[in-house]
Amino acid sequence: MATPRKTKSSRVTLNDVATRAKVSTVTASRVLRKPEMVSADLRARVTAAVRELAYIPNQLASALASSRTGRIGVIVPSLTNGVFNDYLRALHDVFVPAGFQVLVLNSHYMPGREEKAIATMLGQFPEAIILAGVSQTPQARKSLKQAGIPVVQTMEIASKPIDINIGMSQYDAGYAAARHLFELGHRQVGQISAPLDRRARTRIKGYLQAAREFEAEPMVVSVDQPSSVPLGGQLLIELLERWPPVTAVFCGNDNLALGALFECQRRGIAVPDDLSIIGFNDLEVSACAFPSLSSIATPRREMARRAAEIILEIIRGSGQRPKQRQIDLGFRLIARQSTAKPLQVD
Amino acid sequence: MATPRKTKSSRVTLNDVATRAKVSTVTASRVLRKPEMVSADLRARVTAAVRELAYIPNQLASALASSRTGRIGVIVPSLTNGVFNDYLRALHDVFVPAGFQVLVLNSHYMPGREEKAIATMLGQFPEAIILAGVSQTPQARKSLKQAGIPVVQTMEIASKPIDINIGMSQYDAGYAAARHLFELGHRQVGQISAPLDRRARTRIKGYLQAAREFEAEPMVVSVDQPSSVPLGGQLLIELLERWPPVTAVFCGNDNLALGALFECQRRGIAVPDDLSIIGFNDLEVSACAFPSLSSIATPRREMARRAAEIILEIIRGSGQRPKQRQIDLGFRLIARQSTAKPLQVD
DNA sequence: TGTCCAGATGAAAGCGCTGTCAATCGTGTA
DNA sequence: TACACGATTGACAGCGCTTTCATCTGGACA
Repeated sequence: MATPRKTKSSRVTLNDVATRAKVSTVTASRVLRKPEMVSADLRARVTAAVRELAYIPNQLASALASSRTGRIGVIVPSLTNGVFNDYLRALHDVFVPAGFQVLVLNSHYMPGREEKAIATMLGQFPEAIILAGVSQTPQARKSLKQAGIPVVQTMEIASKPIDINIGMSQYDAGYAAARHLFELGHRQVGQISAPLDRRARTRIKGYLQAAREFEAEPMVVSVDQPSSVPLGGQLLIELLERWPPVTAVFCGNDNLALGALFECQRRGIAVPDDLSIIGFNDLEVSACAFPSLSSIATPRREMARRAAEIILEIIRGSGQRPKQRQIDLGFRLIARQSTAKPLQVD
Repeated sequence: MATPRKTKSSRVTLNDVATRAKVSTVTASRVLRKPEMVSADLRARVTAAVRELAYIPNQLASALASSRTGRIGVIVPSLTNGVFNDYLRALHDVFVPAGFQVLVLNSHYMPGREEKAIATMLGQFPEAIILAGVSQTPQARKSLKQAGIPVVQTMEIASKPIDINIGMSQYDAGYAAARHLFELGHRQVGQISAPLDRRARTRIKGYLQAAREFEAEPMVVSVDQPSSVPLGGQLLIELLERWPPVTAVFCGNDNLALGALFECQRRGIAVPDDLSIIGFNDLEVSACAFPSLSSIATPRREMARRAAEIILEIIRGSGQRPKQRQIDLGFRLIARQSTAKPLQVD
């Protein structure tokens, strides 16, 4: 045959191990999963055979037979955004020691792709799914419910959680960032963001509310592109062109804030004297920039950790959901050097 | 039974679809995989049944039966480093459209964890493995060879490739970065890096060679910590304390360079007038920093893309390896504002 | 009109593992 | 000495899918 199939013999199976150890397949299987059920004698023989044959268990077969895949599905909207690095790391830190594997899919901030990612994920039969965000398509919500596994929505508070929800109010956080600038005395406060991210849009609403309260003109500049450091510079330029008197800017996230800061340096705009800048998320770089960037610290690691812990509890506790199915973890305003009172309060 | 097993009925199987469409399981299977083999009539019936039942194929069973998992295993040493974002994205861009799934594991720059990651990966039976780096443990090399799947080592040139190798010379690149500074006239050239990364260590060797050629004193400061922006600042402080006359610094990567830049701004050290800075990797942020950061542009996207393409060729071409099993993709020196001639050539 | 063949369909046999339950063994008890 | 019991061990039947190969069509062709 020209068919390039793997030769059977190349793969060492549990059966090969069993044969070599002169035990049944079941016993060999048990040595690997529940060694205490097997006598020391046989256990030693099997262990030796495993080593000698360099046996690697076929997780596919194992998962199929036991209907336990040991997988947790995670869907995030971006991998470049530092936020999700922290988030994913926190998930790994809980799941990996617990013997689970974390499968990550990227939705690129597009609801359509998220729906597809959820379908793909479900085809892998994960034992639980964690979503960054709460705005799934109706179709996706339906599939998720139908899957009958724990589903945790994170990063925001959902009005109608699918199952479990651990988040924070993006609206309140956006409001808090804007309010910080208004309270310092700024009245010409701009907002720049990359609103592909729905959460960034929610934060803008918080900003708009603050502007309303302080009777300030809303000045929003945004462009439907993935957020990045250079983009922050571009958006700042546009903001300054459209509203030259602006004295403060709330950036949709810290990358944009960093780009805006660099652009200020390039143009000789003093931060915070000529322009106050506040970002969002409090990435590691924000604290060490010069001037250090004010930001809103989001509990992304805590959200991930809590989500993971709750899932483990549910899986181990035969599907029982915790009493509290929705948790708000809040946020913190971190005021640093990049925000200050405006020089002249005109 | 108290056993919390999934109820059989909850999962829709291919069999259910077939029954509903009044065809055999095989036909249903074919409609999903090779629709052109099935008549339009039956195809329509099966498609309808799939939709009505919201059938999700069980990839586990599929993979087990066909011994084609549709998975590509990738092991990278870090996810926080922007380099690997670009790298992974490039891999996705080739593999996902080709119908493959990319599984990523993180070795955290530790050979031991890489070995473990490779074992874990092999248990998933990927159809190929891509490694970022060439320094696998002997045990890992053995398992990889034994797996009988395409293995591509990337990011560096290997002296003894396991299978395929697509890389660049980290030594030459380090040398080029250092030489750039020496050629500008600097003689007090420092080097800072986080040498958990073996490649960073290789670059240091390139730097040392350049220092030797220009008869300059080597000034290396490093600390075994994961690289980060803040760390760049700390290392710069240490460098300046140990060698105050330093007029230029080669940073092990762009994050360190950025941290060093911020630290200079904080201390009123003018870049490049008082201190020239060159980074490594040419991350997106480097071009838009102020002053913009000189760097070495590494072909990480190209390495990933080539690796992916070669793998697809091998898989589709019944395992035939290409003629050229080792490719050097080179690098480029990008001189920007952060490097210039020293003010006084003492 | 009969033969042959390509195309379409289905039956059966696993892929490598685990869950279930029956069989076996040695030991303590009556 | 007979019997029960817990601890080990193994035989068997799938998990849900694909592969292989046999079967069955309906023309094309002689």
